[in-house]
Amino acid sequence: MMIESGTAPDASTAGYLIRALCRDGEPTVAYHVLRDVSRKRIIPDVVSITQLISAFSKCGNFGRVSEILHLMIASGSQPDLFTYQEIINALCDGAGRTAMVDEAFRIFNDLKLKGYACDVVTYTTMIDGLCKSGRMEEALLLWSEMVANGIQPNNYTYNAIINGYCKSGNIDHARKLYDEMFSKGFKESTVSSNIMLAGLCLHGRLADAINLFAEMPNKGIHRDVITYNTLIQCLCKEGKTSDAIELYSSMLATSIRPSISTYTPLIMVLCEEGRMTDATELIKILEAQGLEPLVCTNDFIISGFCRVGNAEKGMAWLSRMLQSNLKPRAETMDRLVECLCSLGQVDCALQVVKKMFDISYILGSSVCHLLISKLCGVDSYQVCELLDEIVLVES
DNA sequence: ATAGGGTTAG
Repeated sequence: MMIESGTAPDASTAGYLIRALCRDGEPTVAYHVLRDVSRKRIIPDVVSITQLISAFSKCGNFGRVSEILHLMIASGSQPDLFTYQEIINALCDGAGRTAMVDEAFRIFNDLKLKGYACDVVTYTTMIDGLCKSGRMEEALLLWSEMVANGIQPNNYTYNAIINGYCKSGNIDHARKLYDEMFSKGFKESTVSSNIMLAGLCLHGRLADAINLFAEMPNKGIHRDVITYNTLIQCLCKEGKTSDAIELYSSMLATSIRPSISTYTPLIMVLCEEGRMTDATELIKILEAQGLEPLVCTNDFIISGFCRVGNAEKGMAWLSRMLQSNLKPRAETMDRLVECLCSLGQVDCALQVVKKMFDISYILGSSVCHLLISKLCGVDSYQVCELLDEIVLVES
């Protein structure tokens, strides 16, 4: 706009515009501004370009990130520690993406070679990324390196390592560091408590988890939605359904609003227990709160209805799923076919099979046997093998 | 003149 109106923008105006566009969730427009002004040899400040890099990093568009980095360097501007920090952080984000953590680690090590003085935030980010991808040994090495460089771990660093120990199964080490953290003067917080709570839950230490939860207010630590969700999920997992529901009720009495992760484990366990009225009631409640069930919640519901022999409701939910373009799990479809067969509704079962083929699923072999035997009333082994071949050829 | 960063569940 500035360019079209004939007014020559200066670097600070361009920088301001880029930051504003990033803040308003328009990184692509901001990127075009950067491109336009850089052609006129106008280079916005590092902070603004970093915001832009951060925006593309957060949405995983690393191709664009690398392009902007090259543009920066070519125009004689140096990315700073914050710039790389944002990229490393985004690369470490997302649990299962090991390859990305490798890339983050490569950039991190490169930074040191280039002479950047990594600070406690850079180290903590990298330590956290390594911990989250299960690379505890490397994380601990970084911890030592950091201390050797005269940088003291802070509460973030402790939390990252404690979380890593919790997730990798070394809950006693986690506990030891937890206490060490407080002895160094860092205060127990909602986050540190939530990490420990999740660790205890993960290792089935329900009594300890409940105790920690109960002690939080006594220690003046505020409980948040994650605190509640963690314990609710744990209670559900341990089969303490009524305790989980009670905790959910007590949560409603606070100012903390439930999230979808509050409901997902509750609905799952209710479905497993065949309490379909309660389960569907919760769905209504969460939808009334403007929340959307996870895809897997629909699967739980369908399987739940099958468990109680209500194939009709199961079919209805399946249609609803397919209409919303949601893909059910193969097991869910198998389950429904099984349920329909056992009720003698072979025609309905065949309808489901047809829908499965439509979304390119392959029938599980046990369900295949069942279906054929219902259709033919004979032992189906041979026929089923034949059908398997037909499906393979078709797909 | 100033602008920016890292942690917890699913």
